[in-house]
Amino acid sequence: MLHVDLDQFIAAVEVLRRPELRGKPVVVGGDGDPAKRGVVATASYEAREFGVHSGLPLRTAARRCPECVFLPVDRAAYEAVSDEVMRALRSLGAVTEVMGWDEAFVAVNTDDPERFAREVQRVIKAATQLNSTVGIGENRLQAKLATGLGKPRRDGAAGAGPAARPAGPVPGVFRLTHATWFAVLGGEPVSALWGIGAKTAAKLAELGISTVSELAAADVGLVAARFGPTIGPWLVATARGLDSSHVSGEPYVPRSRGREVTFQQDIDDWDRVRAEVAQLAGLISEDVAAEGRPAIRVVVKVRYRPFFTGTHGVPLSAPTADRSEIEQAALAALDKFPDRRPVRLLGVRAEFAASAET
DNA sequence: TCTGGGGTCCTAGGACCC
DNA sequence: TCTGGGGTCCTAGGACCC
Repeated sequence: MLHVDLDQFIAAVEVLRRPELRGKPVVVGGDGDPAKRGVVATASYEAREFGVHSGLPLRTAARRCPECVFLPVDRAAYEAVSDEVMRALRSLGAVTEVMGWDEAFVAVNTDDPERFAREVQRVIKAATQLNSTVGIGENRLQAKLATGLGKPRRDGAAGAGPAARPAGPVPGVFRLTHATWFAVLGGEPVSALWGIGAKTAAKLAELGISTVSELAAADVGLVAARFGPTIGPWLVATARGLDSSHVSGEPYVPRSRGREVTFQQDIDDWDRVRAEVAQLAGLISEDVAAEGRPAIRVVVKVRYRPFFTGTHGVPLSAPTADRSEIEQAALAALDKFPDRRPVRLLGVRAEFAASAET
């Protein structure tokens, strides 16, 4: 299995249409104004040297890197390029599962996966001029983690950072197998694994488990007692490099569609809060109509000052894409919030019926 | 100098039924 | 007069990912 991930995708797309930005520290996030509320979506490798990275507040990024070029997020542009990338990938004829704008899994039967990986990189580059990294594994988990290990530390200008990784024979391609799993990852913190974040890592640490090897060797019953009968065994299997999930070429069917806004100034007038929710609900009803499947439930999210978030939902009496019904349901969900404190963010999400068709 | 926006999946607990 | 054990469905929240 292969995992394909484009290098600094969003920043690279911006550089493509503004070549004068090449080689400069570029930061994409929010509406491009680093004085406003927002976070970094992507930082170019040059910007990363200033300590700017995804998720960093834009204001902090501007302080760390005053000379960075700040650009607004342009979803439509990234979607268009992403479509080209995925079309190029699919042209290779293998089962392809898109995982986001800049990522996909590819399942292929071949004696020479490295050669296939180079072919993947070649068709993507030919179609879009973009560079990508390819991970190879015996399952999706291994392929996904291999990609991270194959990433360039700096952009491919010279290709050779100071003695980078145990880089494979092919630059931008890295392979993991059951045989090499522990040698490469055994000593890494559990948070290096896909699906284990800071919270889970902290809970594992309470059990005396910090590294991949320790988690792999842990008592499954003990971990399950802490994390539940599904996640517990999954955690241990993941640490062992095991993953039985398959790559699906089926078209993506969304479970929900939502929109949310963070306001530049917190709103304390609840008449305005209601009006904003109604407006979001209107947009969502258009998204639902465009999806061509009715919604069955509407969920409203409220983030209060300073940063406490709650959600409340309301089922629709019947599946619908009707604007006023969705709006009414959103307002009913909003009414479930007892607090009338100042609001930082509002969100509305419509859920679709679990699709039983195929 | 605080902490985006778009999602998915799992869990815990309450309601309700037999 | 105080109390069982299943099971299912729903909701809110947690955690994670891109």
